[in-house]
Amino acid sequence: MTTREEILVLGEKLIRLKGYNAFSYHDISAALDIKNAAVHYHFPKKTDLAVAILQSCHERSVKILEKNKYDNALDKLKAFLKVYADSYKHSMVCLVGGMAAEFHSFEAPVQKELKAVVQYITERLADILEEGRKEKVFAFKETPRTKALLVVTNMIAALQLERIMGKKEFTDIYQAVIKDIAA
Amino acid sequence: MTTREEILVLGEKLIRLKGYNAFSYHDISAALDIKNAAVHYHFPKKTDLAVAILQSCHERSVKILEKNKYDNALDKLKAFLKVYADSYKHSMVCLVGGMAAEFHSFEAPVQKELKAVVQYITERLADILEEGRKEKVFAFKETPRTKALLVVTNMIAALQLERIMGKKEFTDIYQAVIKDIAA
DNA sequence: GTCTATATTCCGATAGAC
DNA sequence: GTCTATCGGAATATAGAC
Repeated sequence: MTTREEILVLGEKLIRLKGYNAFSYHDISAALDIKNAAVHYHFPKKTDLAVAILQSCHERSVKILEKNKYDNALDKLKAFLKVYADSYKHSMVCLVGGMAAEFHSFEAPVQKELKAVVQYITERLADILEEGRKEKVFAFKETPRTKALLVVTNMIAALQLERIMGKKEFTDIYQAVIKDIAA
Repeated sequence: MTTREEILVLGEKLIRLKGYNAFSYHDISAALDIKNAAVHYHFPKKTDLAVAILQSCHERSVKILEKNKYDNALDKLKAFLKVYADSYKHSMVCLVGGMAAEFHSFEAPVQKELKAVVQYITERLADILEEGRKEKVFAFKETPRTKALLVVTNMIAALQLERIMGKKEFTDIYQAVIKDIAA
């Protein structure tokens, strides 16, 4: 992995653990055993780093939701939800939910990139839900878009509540969501 | 309103708009036209301010959910949900969801107080849901606790998504939640 | 591409006068 | 209870050598 990639991975981890405004370039340089200035070489401003992290998150989402092939809508949904289950394992919140809290402290390019990611994710989830309903493996009374919003908000905030309470809130919610949708 | 109260109100506003680590004592002193040192007189450390804000949020919740009297479970639920609808009007996220993102940057007393608030809220919501089901005005297949987690995560993250996307996500989710529960 | 060194700004916090 | 003044530290960021 290149230094640039290592910075991106660590930066995302730090945002999802402590928040964007709670980590510094020093946190990154110390962990990677390089100097502050080396980080600034790759990402001159912190805003540049934030934008790049969001773009890599976006690309990762595309890979999971479009590049990979799945046999049916249920497998697609499970692949979608697995992202949140993995976050849970590492006690991280999701990037979108975490950054939403600090939204108004971001510069415009970061806000724009964040918006692109969350719009992409909710639209793809709506597609999956609609497809599953046509296949008669999913059942729900809302529109696909509204149901997608309900599911994604369950996941985002489940990670946040679990972190605070730590009493299996995430697992409860995760299982309830799947059970609710499966026809 | 005393200066102390004004600081508390403004501090909460700033957390919910920009995030805890994105505002400074200067932001508060400038807005209230007092000096930095005056804020430190009331809340020596920023941690003290955070704890006090969470305590006032906790007390407000108790007032809404226990001190007030409601005719039935539906009115109680609507009073509960109204808190989130009011946040939406002022484009603020809820205190719990916002602070969850920065959880691991807080000192222990703040984490403890945050936990107390969220535990209280979810328990009272579970009570409301259980009561409504007994009255046969609510219908849901999950346990009251799990359904409470589903509803509260919908509300918390709906405010976060709305802030990012700004395309009536909150209203969609809000109405879908009520429609879903009403028997 | 990484380093040393440093500029600059800001923040949390405190001492002591009024 | 609020002020002036200031300290110490940390954060973002840059200049210039290697």
